[in-house]
Amino acid sequence: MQAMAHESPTFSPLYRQIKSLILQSLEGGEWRPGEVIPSETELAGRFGVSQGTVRKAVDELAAENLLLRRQGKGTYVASHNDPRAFFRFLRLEALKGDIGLSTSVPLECWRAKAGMEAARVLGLKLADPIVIVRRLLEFSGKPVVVDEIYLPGDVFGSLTLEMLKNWQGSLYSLFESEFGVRMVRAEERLRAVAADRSSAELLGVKEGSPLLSVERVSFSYGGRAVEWRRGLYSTAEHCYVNELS
Amino acid sequence: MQAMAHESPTFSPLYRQIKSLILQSLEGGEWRPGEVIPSETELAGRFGVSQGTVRKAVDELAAENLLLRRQGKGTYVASHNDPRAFFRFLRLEALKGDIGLSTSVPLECWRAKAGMEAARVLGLKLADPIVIVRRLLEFSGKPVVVDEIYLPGDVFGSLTLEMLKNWQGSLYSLFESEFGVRMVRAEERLRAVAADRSSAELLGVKEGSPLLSVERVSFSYGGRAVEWRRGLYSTAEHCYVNELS
DNA sequence: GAGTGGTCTAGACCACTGC
DNA sequence: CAGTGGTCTAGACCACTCG
Repeated sequence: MQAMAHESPTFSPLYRQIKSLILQSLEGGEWRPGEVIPSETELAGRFGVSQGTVRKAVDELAAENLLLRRQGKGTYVASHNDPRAFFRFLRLEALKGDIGLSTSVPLECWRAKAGMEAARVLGLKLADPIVIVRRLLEFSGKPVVVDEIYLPGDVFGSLTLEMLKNWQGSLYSLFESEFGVRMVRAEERLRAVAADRSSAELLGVKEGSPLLSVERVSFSYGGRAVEWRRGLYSTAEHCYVNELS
Repeated sequence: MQAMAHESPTFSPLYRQIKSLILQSLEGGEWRPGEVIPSETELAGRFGVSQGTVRKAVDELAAENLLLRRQGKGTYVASHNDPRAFFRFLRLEALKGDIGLSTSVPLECWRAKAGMEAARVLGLKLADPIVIVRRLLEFSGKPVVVDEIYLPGDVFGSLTLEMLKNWQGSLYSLFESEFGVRMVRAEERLRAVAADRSSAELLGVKEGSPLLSVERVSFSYGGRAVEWRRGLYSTAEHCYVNELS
């Protein structure tokens, strides 16, 4: 294993090549979410590099939340089943007091054909099969978010309302456990919109009152878009928090 | 210089102690924004540790955007005057096309006494002097954001509307150059609200139409809160983008 | 060519976990 | 106690910038 020296244009340091190899093993499912990956010394042996080089590769993957290091135990593949990462993608906070218990209430789940927008975002062809889910998110028993979720049919074809209703845990932990799809990264676009009739009813607000529209595209390993969702947040008693640095 | 070995409860690795020392020099103004700090080998000599240890400390500070590494040149103190970091805190994007040229239009600047809320957020006492700024942010000549900005008077007491009008560049670069205050981190809370009369006029939308309310607290070195601002964003043609990982 | 940060190595020792 | 990740060191060499 060698770094490409003396070849500036395509130069890539050794540890990044190692990082790619580890990523390939993650994508390929050699190590599954929640499992331990081999120790640093073992990986160093396998790849024929020093432990320090493996360490730097793993450091980056851990910084990207793909791996999780635990001193004395080992390095784990990050999982949405891990309570630590449970709400990593939900940036919601109560205006006063604690946010309380959250409940996901599945409303509908049906099959459809991808329109222009869905096809573009999910990297599908027009009219490819997709699955659409509508659900309500409640905090302390009060409805706060209505989500409409678009999923590629080739992967999520067998998803049903029953599965959603019976699942204990986050949506992403269901996707991970039942469909082998792990969300790794997401982009959100936020706007303020006026509540339409049906959303207003579900959220218990007046039609036309301001709602926070959150459009999210989620990516799995390898930058593959595997979810497109639009949430309408009632921000009467909650807000979306973000940290800038 | 030694790591505290054999003393588990307060154990702090050497590189973190070095990191604190560098942070102290930043806070104390030994190196100013935009300047180069001493080379890694020089710092290693000064602190009596190996270059690798300094490197790890600097790595963390660079990851937090406090320092900026440039291969072959040196390590710089991050600055809001640097065009690379110019819009680091503005997460705005046009729905279609490019965002275009941005212009800051100062509207008002007056002195006041801190109310309960401002005092709490900025860590002041009730009725301590503060400065309040109102300004409009335009993109391609169209108004998109109205900001109301609360600043502690002890630091920003001499800020005037004239200064704001004459300044070329971002607000934070003015704060940095003229008041020696560098924003390092910020927390934002987003909600959807209905436009009040005056904001609606300024933004060219109808009264009562939905706006994105962005409340921001900015921190300088050492976690000191030095700015509280509330922006109302018209999201008719723009959106707030956020990356989750 | 001299100086800077960036990569890679090999080896020693520390801190944490679980058997 | 053995095995894991975490820290620290010293030294070699590479890539980039500038005079």
